[in-house]
Amino acid sequence: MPSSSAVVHRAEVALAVADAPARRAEQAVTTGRSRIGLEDLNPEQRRAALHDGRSLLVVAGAGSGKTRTLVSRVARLLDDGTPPERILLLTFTRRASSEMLRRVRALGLDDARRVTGGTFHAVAHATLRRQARAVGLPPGFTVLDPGDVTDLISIVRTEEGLGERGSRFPRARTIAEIGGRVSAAQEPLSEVVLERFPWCREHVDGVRTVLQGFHQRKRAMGVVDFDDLLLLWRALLQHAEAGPALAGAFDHVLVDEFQDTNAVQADIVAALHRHGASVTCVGDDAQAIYGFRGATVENIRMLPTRLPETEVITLHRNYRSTPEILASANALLRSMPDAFEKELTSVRPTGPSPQVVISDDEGDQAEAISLAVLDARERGVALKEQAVLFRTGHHADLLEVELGLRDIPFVKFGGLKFLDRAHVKDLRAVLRVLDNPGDELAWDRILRLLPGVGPGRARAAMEALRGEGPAQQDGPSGDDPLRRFLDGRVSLPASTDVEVGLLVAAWAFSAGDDGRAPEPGVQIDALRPFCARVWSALHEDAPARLSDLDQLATLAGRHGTRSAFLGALTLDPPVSTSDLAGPPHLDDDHLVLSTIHSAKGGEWKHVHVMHAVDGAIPSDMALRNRDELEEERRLFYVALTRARDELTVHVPLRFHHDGPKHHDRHSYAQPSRFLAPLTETTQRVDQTRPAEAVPRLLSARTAIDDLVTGLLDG
DNA sequence: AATATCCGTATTTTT
DNA sequence: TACGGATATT
Repeated sequence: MPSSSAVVHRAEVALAVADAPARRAEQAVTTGRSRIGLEDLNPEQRRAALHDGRSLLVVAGAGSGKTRTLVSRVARLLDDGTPPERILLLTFTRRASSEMLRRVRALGLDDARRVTGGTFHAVAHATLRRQARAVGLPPGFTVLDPGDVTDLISIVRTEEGLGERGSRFPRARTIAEIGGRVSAAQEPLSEVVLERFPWCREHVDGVRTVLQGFHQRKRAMGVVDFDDLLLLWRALLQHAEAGPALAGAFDHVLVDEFQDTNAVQADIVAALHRHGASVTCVGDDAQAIYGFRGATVENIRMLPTRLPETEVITLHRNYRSTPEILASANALLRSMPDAFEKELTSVRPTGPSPQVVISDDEGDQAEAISLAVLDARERGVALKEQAVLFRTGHHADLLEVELGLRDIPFVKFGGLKFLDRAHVKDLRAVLRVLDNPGDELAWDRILRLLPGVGPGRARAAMEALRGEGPAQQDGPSGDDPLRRFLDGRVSLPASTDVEVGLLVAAWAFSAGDDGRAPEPGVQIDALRPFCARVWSALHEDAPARLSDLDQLATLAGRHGTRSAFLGALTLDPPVSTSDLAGPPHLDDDHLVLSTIHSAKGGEWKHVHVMHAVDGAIPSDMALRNRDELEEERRLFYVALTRARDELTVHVPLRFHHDGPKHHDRHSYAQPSRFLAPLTETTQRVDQTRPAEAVPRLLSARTAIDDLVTGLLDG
């Protein structure tokens, strides 16, 4: 968008707005502007929708209609004549982003679907695709997913000679976590290590060396990780020349989930503001649950200080839940040491009290949940109006089995590690080098896929790919690793001839420049012979993996170009089991299983929270300091406030401690400490069986004696 | 030099 | 379960 029209447009808006606010508010109420639904808003929400200043902070309690408010504000901005592409909607999570964009599109305004929006990472990615040269990246630059990051760090770690046997040098995963924290929270390495990874403090210098090497390698390969996306976007926005042009593309920036943004994201918002955009931030400090990713509630607390003349509007009226559910939520809220005062008041009629259901063990818990789900459905609550929420993906394992046995259909959000499957990584690598021939991480993976090629030959081949081998001086234009490979200038053992032939054929078919390349889905189809060949040599279940190829091809079909597909696969991978299962059937009724993190922003008539025991909620991984514990408390708060009509919290007294299932390590759990403040507001249901109700078939002594002596005699 | 096999270990949440 | 690391085998 040319900047001159942007300036003109802003001037027009300014003129139109100058004498309008009071009249508009009046009009809005008296003439009922149904187009933007102002008459459905309460006074605070309406004030937020109509706000005219440059900076607005909406502190929105759970269920207070913040999305509706944001969407109404967008409608009102469009109604004022703001071109849709000059409105930017930012969120932290993908779910919030898709929900907000969906509701904006549902406004039915013609131009609403042209509103720009997405997660911070997705918008950063789209921006960098257009500005790659300006930040020194190749146009086909690759986005590394966390698995790639760990792989690359592992390579650097080995090259640096660190992590020799017995040296107890931190694992690549740990180093990746440390580096991620440094980037996301913008904290110095030494501080991060001392405060969060104290057991690594003797290795700070080594970790620094590895991370420096890691960053150099990323640069050399033309790749970025998730954190780099934000850092580079920020750098562009803060650049003296690029910044104004880039930021000038937007008149209004609206940020949801502001409590979950990190320091870099806050800088991005501030830069957009400084260059002239009006900024609306919405959030709830009581729902801040991404501290582990470097998010800080300081962003929301300090916004009024950071941006001049910020108007603060608080939404406290809750439209979602019954008074009984809110009584529990408020009790939990009061137990938070330093939350904003934000007592939620219900506008809904009274309903049943939340229940705390105590079961003997995980199996009983799974059964109790299944029965509760079926019971609710009998009473007319469809499965898709119910959700089961848990702290970590594997907490639902037993329940998934139980639901399967009872033929209860479900979709699971979170915990799906599709991208971690080896064959998906293989396919990604094979596509990646077409866009970015310098992506050595991808090359390494491809080379090792070939039979008879291991670490040694892969390294030699990589040198040839780089053009470092002997007699490789000739450099016709476009002489890059891909060219060298296609021309057979990389010597590989004869055992790879068939595979290399299949690969070259597929690549030659796919490589077409820009417009002439076949669609991404077709490119994946073309790789089928190669994949079939290498996977059947490597995996028992090659047919299953090949059928994943079909699903990936379908997924790719939704994208116009290979790089768009690859970007989406990395930044926006399938999150639910249904994402992969082809087009959804609208009439399908299925229960929702979700991690609490993935459930944020969602709401269901009946919510079943499971594993409410100490060690799970709060997670025993998160008890190292007070901040982590408080974050777990807020997580539980998020879980409770998802419920509209009914809330059931399940407590299994005996459960497997995170660990190898076959070890059968279980422990007796205490009900979650977060339940203590809720005793007054919940109803306790004890479903444990008295010991005498379990028939004793054998005495332990008899059974063990018989087995042991039997074995010894035999 | 690559591959097969075994053992021990660690293991959240998301972009 | 799944992955890394070490050792044994081809």
